[in-house]
Amino acid sequence: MSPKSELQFEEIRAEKIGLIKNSALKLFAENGYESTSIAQIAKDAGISKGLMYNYFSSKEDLLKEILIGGLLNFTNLLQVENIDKIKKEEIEFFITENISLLKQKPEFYKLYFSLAFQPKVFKALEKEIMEIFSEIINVLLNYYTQKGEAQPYVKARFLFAIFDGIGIHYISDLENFPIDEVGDMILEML
Amino acid sequence: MSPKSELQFEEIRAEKIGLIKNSALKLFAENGYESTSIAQIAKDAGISKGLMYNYFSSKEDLLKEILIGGLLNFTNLLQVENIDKIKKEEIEFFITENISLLKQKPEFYKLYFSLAFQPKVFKALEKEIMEIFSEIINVLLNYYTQKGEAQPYVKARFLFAIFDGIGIHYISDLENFPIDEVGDMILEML
Amino acid sequence: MSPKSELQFEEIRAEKIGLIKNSALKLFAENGYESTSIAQIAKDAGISKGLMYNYFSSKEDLLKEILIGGLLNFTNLLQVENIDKIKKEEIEFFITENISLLKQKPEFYKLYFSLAFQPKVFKALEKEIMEIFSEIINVLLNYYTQKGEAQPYVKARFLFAIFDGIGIHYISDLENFPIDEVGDMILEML
Amino acid sequence: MSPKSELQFEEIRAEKIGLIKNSALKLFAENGYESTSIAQIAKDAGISKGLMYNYFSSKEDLLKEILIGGLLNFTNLLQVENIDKIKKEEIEFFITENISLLKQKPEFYKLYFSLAFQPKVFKALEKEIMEIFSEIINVLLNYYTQKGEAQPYVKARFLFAIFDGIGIHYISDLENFPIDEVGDMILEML
DNA sequence: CATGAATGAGGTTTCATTCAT
DNA sequence: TATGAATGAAACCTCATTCAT
Repeated sequence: MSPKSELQFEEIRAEKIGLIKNSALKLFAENGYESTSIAQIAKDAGISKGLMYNYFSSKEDLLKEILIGGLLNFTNLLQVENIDKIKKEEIEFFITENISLLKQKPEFYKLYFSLAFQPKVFKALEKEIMEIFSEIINVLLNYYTQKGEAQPYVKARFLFAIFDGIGIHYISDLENFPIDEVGDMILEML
Repeated sequence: MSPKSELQFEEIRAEKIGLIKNSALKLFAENGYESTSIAQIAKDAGISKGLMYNYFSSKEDLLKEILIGGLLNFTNLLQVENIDKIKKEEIEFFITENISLLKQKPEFYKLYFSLAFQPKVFKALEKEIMEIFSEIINVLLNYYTQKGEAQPYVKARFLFAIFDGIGIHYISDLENFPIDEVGDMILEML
Repeated sequence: MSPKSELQFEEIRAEKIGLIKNSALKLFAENGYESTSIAQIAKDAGISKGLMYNYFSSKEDLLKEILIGGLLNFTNLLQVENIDKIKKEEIEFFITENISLLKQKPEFYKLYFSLAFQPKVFKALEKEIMEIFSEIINVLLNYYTQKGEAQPYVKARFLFAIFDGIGIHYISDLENFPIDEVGDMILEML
Repeated sequence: MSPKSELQFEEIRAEKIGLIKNSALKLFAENGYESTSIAQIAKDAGISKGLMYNYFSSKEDLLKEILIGGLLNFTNLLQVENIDKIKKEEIEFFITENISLLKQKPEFYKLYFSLAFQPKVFKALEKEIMEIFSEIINVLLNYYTQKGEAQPYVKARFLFAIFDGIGIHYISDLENFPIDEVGDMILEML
């Protein structure tokens, strides 16, 4: 007789949002953002099409919610205590932790890479992605500058590019790619 | 008013096919495969929608023709005279020429990466892509082995991964990425 | 915590019904019946969607309740003591009070006109509207006949038409239409 | 064997556009703009839903094309030779011609009135409607000013309002409304 | 009396593909 | 060879209404 409590509603919402995000992430990655329909997502999540729109204002909004959450995992690993005096250990930590994440959750990275290369998706998140990019490059640039390297900006961009290259090759060939040994090689390059 | 000769028809065919492929590559790379319509391609190429279907049996067929044609550019650059005695110049040639291609046709790489991560599309070209992958790794492995490196396989995979990483970062930021300087850095790593 | 009395429930009902009708009238007039959603009305009225259905069986029912209620305001103003001896003051009262109502509740007139021209909606209320129409024309006809006008029916219809014309122009341009001065002009025409 | 000529295409287009506009005008007026679906229009016009979008970019665009064309019939009747010296005959011509049109094509007016009172429709055409409104009011204002009336603006707005009121009452009750006699009454008011 | 999650039908729009000419 | 009108399936999204609590 009494109406559902706010807490009950909150629980329901959280559960459904989780279901939708999980299904969407999986399907977007498997088949591409454009090729995945709301109908597929709803079916996979076990809900109606309409309900999706109770929680996300559009398909694009759903995408953004998924990706922005995921992108935070990257940035959080790059914590420098003092930008004017970056320690080698801080960069090493960023690299080893990222490789560690890569090994623990390769599927996760696969999903994000597959999305980031779809022009529509990239454009929708260009601003957020670029901010993260800039921050990483900036830290690496500072690091190499402080180290007295001849071409600090080139080295910074090179290192970052290497890093992504390794990620992509690893997730494309999990069984054979010698991730640990390659990880050591990057560390040596620092 | 005289009927066109067989040769003239052939010339027309070749010209139109080129126009269509160029427009399609550009638009696919810019906006994604799904988001690009046949109408857009036809308009950009200066032909009618109907004519497109004289030359390509479907939108997917057009995509495949573009991708396979593009992939051949890779293989052609990796020509070693003697697999048992790979010259440093041959690897250098492969790298510099690839970077040169990257600078000339960034659209193709963009398209390639955007599609390579969509399993649905990838599977259609898996065989071709895998052959090229294996060949490249094999040549690099032989090269490092002949050079007496401690971990030739690791180095081979590392170099290849670096290569793709650079490609990705370059096409993601054409204006700022210092592709030439980074290219020199790879050559030094050999 | 004691159970609410019957009277208290009745007060709540009346209050909520008023809130809903006010919000619905405003939104229907502003954006149209079809373009106004139950969700919007509920939000504007500060209640839940579900509650709306406790008081009105459907969106269409809500519309009818609003319109019929509004139409009663018309008839109530046209009270003649003796149909065989209509006083000029009674007609003047009808006109001035109607203009007064027009100024107080332009939304209702807006809604009325916007709906009156949609046959689907009109048919649902045809009987009620026609009764009011006939009554007004009849009174005016009697008035002009008693006054000894040459064409009493023509004058009656003319006056009624003028009246609606003013209403329409006023609600179409609330800020600029000189409603008071125009009202005086009608009175002079009597 | 030869492709269709541009003329042939033009004929096809003109024919289909006509079919679509006629069906849409009829259905919009009968059931309202919002309540009429593209599917209904297409079915009535004997074409597919998709084809509608070859000729009109959206449902709203279709509406605008229909209404703007119709609105021109109004303005064309209000032609004054010299705005600083408006002749009584010019105003009379506007009134009598409009009444004449009203009697010839009452359905036509019915359609336009039914659309003009739908908020969504009105908003879509507010600018165009307001321009025509302003022009008419301006001419009438000038007329009464030149005639030396005490309240020229009030009279102008009053006359215009009367005019619309008559139109609406006539199309609402074609059989009984004494349009000719009422028309004479307006002319006397000038 | 009161809530809002949930549904499903139906709306507008897009677009690969076909076909008469 | 070449055109673009035409189709119809399927996409995204909205919303009146129901219902468990």
